[in-house]
Amino acid sequence: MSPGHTGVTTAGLFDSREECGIRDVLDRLGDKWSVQVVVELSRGVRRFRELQRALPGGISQRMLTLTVRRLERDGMVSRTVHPTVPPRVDYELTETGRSLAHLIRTLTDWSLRHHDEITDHRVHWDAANPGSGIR
Amino acid sequence: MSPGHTGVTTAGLFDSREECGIRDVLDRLGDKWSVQVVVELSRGVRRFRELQRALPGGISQRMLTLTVRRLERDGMVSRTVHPTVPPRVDYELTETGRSLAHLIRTLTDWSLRHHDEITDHRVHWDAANPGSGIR
DNA sequence: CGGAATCCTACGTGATACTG
DNA sequence: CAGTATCACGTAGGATTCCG
Repeated sequence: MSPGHTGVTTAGLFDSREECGIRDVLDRLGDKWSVQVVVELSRGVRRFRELQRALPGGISQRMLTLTVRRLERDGMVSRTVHPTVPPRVDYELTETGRSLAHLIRTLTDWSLRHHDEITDHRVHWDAANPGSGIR
Repeated sequence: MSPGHTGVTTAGLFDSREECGIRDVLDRLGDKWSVQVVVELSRGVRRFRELQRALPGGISQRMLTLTVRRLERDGMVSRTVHPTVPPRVDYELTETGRSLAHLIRTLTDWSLRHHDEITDHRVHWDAANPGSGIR
């Protein structure tokens, strides 16, 4: 092992080309709102408007509907309609959804640990590569 | 605790509204190629064309350039230019990049564990919600 | 070989209006 | 309240061409 190496190897980390089914999960993590919705629902049951108001940045009705529908379709969120007037709809994480919340926690932990490092590196890289257009 | 509960709680999993710096990382994980590039580089040093041919699905030159540049900007990948003719450029994971590879391994593990479950749930949901347009 | 520059298209997202 | 329906827009990504 080379001098100064801290011991993080990745040699046999990924067996074969097994990235096939992973796209689905990464697409959800990558879209603009799913992670925030799961995080908010990890704090408890939420109604539609409740959820909307809780999300920082201000999600539109349309996008919140799309986001919770997709999460429901994947089995991460349960949707309970109360036949009252005015209507009341409760959203809650399923067992799988709670597992996803823990995965997201792992992600945020990693992000927090490396955030400053990444930001600093970007500043230096941008200074060394003026007008590259990369973002 | 309710009967039948398997013990996965998420009550105090996320302290406050700490999703601020996480967007950067999620954007990289969410785009189409970054994860595949990191996975391929976790197997060893790669040249530009080498990397391009290794990625299933066929990445364009443009997108490979953008992807490795962004990873380089974030400090995940090092880029070494050999001043020969024809030119030779080597890409390699940095220490932080190898840490990211391990995080991605955690993601793929979770995906593989829940892939069948998610797929099955989608089939049933699509059958129960015909013509919803949700994907 | 390893790009950069340009053009083009599809899709995710936002804003607004309407409904049961 | 909890949506649905439409339109409008920006940008990620693909295809192509040219360069050192």
